[in-house]
Amino acid sequence: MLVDTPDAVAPQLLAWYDRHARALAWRSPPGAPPPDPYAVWLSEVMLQQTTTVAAAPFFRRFLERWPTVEALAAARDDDVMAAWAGLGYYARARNLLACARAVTQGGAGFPDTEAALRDLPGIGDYTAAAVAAIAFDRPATVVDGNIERVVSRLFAVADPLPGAKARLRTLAATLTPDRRPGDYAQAMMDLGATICTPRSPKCMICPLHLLCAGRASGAPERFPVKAAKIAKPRRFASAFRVERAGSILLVRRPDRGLLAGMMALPTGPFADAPPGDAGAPFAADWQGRGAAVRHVFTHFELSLQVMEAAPPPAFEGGTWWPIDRIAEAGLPTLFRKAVAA
DNA sequence: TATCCGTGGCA
DNA sequence: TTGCCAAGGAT
Repeated sequence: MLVDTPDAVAPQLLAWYDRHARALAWRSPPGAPPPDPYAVWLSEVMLQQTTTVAAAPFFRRFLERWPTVEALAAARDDDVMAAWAGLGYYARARNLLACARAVTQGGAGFPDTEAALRDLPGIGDYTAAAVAAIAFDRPATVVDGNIERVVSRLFAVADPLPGAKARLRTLAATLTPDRRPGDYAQAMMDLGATICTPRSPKCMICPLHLLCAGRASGAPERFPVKAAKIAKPRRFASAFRVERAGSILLVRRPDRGLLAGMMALPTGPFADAPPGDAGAPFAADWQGRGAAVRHVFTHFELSLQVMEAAPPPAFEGGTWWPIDRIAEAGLPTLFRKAVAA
């Protein structure tokens, strides 16, 4: 490795960050006092496996509607779930509320140590370290996907992910400075997002290129090495579109599993072949409506056929939602597509 | 440890 | 079109 002097990394990186930090809604400028811990925490949860571009409008809406953690803690569950609709990974929204209520219980506010943050719902190793460093200036070792990539290149780590995670964390800890840890963490992530990118890293303008064993190897883009992935299975399901007097039938999905707790069209079983009208909310002459909707989840690809029928006169169950106000129903993207089909 | 859990942009 | 993957966490 070229990085036999880990102390050289942070000063180089911070000097670069002072000139090239991205301006983001939840961030203080380099060297400035840290932002409100509530804003840091909210942004970090939204940014879990989510791009800054996707998270930004949600962050602004949440902060405007619920300006403090106390306001969020007092919100209705359904309002928060609906406000999260479209951002994905909906367990985050449930944990967000649970965390807000835990933090406001007793009035102490956010804990200021990594260990105490780690015990809160929806806060794992990454988020605990990030909030501790960014909001409370703690020298926590922050490790996200960007930092794994940067570190794997700096040290030319040949072990494949995810097995190499522990080693990458240990190496990352050797680089973490005692001064400006929040700026340092954000600098590492900015470097990964803008220069040390997954494809075609811009080593020519990288502030760490003289320290980087991956660059010295001539093929930095082959780091981090990753284990082979399995192909996504394809699955099929039917969604049942029922209209009555300008309204459409919606249901709330179960608290666990796919799209948990979200409003949705009624669906039948997810299967290896089109299941037709199996699982329909009532017996009827169901007719396919348009082509199947394709939607890609993390671990499978779904082909969703929208089926349509008129409800029996006395049918009840679910919620009738006005079609001309469907945008306010808080549907996840899959069902927005299905309704629009 | 491995699996489950969304979405959208990009090459 | 297809695969990749982005500031991960819970179980």
